[in-house]
Amino acid sequence: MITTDMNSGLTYLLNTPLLSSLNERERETFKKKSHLKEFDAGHSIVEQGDFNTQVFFILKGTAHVLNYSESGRAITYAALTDGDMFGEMAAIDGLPRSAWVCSITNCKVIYLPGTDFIELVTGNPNMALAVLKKLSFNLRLSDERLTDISLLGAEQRVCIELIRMAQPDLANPGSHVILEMPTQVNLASMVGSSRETISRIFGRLKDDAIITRFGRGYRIPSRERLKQRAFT
Amino acid sequence: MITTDMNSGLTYLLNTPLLSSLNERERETFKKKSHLKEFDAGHSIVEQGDFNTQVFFILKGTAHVLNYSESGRAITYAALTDGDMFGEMAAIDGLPRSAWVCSITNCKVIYLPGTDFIELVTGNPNMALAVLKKLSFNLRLSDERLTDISLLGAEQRVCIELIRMAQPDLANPGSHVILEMPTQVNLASMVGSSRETISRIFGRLKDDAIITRFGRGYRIPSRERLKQRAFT
DNA sequence: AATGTTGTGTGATGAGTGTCACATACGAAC
DNA sequence: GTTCGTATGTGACACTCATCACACAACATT
Repeated sequence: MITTDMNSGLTYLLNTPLLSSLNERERETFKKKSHLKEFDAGHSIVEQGDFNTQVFFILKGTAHVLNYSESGRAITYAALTDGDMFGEMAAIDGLPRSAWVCSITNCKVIYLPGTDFIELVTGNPNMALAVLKKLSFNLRLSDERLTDISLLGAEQRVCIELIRMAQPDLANPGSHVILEMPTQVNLASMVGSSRETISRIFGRLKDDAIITRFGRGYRIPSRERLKQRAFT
Repeated sequence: MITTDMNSGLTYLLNTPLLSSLNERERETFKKKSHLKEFDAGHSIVEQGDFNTQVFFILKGTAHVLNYSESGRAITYAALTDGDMFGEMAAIDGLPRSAWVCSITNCKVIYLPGTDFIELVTGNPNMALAVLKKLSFNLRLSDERLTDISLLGAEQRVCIELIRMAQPDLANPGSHVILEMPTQVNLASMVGSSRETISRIFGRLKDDAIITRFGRGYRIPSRERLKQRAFT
């Protein structure tokens, strides 16, 4: 059973933009060198400060990249889901892990030793370019968050995050939905705020009908009004 | 005169960790394709939103990477100096410039068209690795700032920034110095705070003799005490 | 039903710090 | 010297928001 999971997972991964540039031989070495592992919700897949260098690929599930302060407050850098890669920085520079990666739901991941990953990158210019693009993307995102957090208020940051998460509502053209809204605790750590503040902001947004409950998620009747609220 | 500047600058750059892996032929194309340009203090070398893709290398001078909010407040991501590269993200992903880069002092820079840069990267695995390392480094730094700014107070952030800038005092073993302290306005935008707050924090640090004036810079008698202050 | 667990709503309070206002200090140019 | 521009010190004030505290709601477990 596990092997079939592994195989279907590998074919899925190898068609991902990141790995699609690999040729047949490289695909074979990827398959040979990689391993499958499963994590229940609430476990750490990578621990900050560790010195290992495996590179991970999520087959199924969602995991958060985060850090804690001594006081216990958390900040999450990214929410990862199916097809996402993480852990490449340690493989590239050999430095200790810069953050925790924790499984939010049950997670199936495939991991590859750092040295093998580097061989793939140095052996295939297109693969190198793909990884460069991924790091660029992350860096742009990180810088954007940095400006948001230091220049905007909590409500604006929440609105921006909601805009990022909103997806078109297929059944209802024009409106958008967020089907899997993170808990307020998680959202707070994403936008660098407190749980209570998130609750109050949601209250205000609901009062003004900018968001409305929708099953276990939320509906955004007018993305424009949300945008306007974000940039006031 | 300019050509000699250009030549000495190029030999300097090509011995930099980033470019040292280039072979003779690649060095020649670098020399052929690159141009020299000089900026007076206070000019923008790169403008946010622009669609060009040149990659820049600083020969001499310091420049800041920064962004503004609509209200005019600034946040600076990085302070660049001799030998530093910038502008590689746009070359890699083709997206618009993510930030301004402004010359703080007079700056001599060498720039290379984005396509030529990409050719160097894809043609030389070690060069690719060097750029990957650079992006990783930037990403680690950016994430670190993100945690700092959302989890720590202004005084702690200032102390951490001072620690980053401090260099061993050669004349006075044990103590450290910061010879070229940025103005309070610049420091404020580096740590995400206001000029007045920086002034008050400096006042407190001076009161407690954690920093003392030293010519046009500052001396840090005990780096340990500064560290302690940063992580309280 | 009783009980726990987890997520959420909401009031009161105070610390931190951004903003405005103005004073002072320093260096450059004349 | 005088004057100007830029950098810095400092008081007053308002406002955001983290924190503490507790109540309620949803859902699972027994």
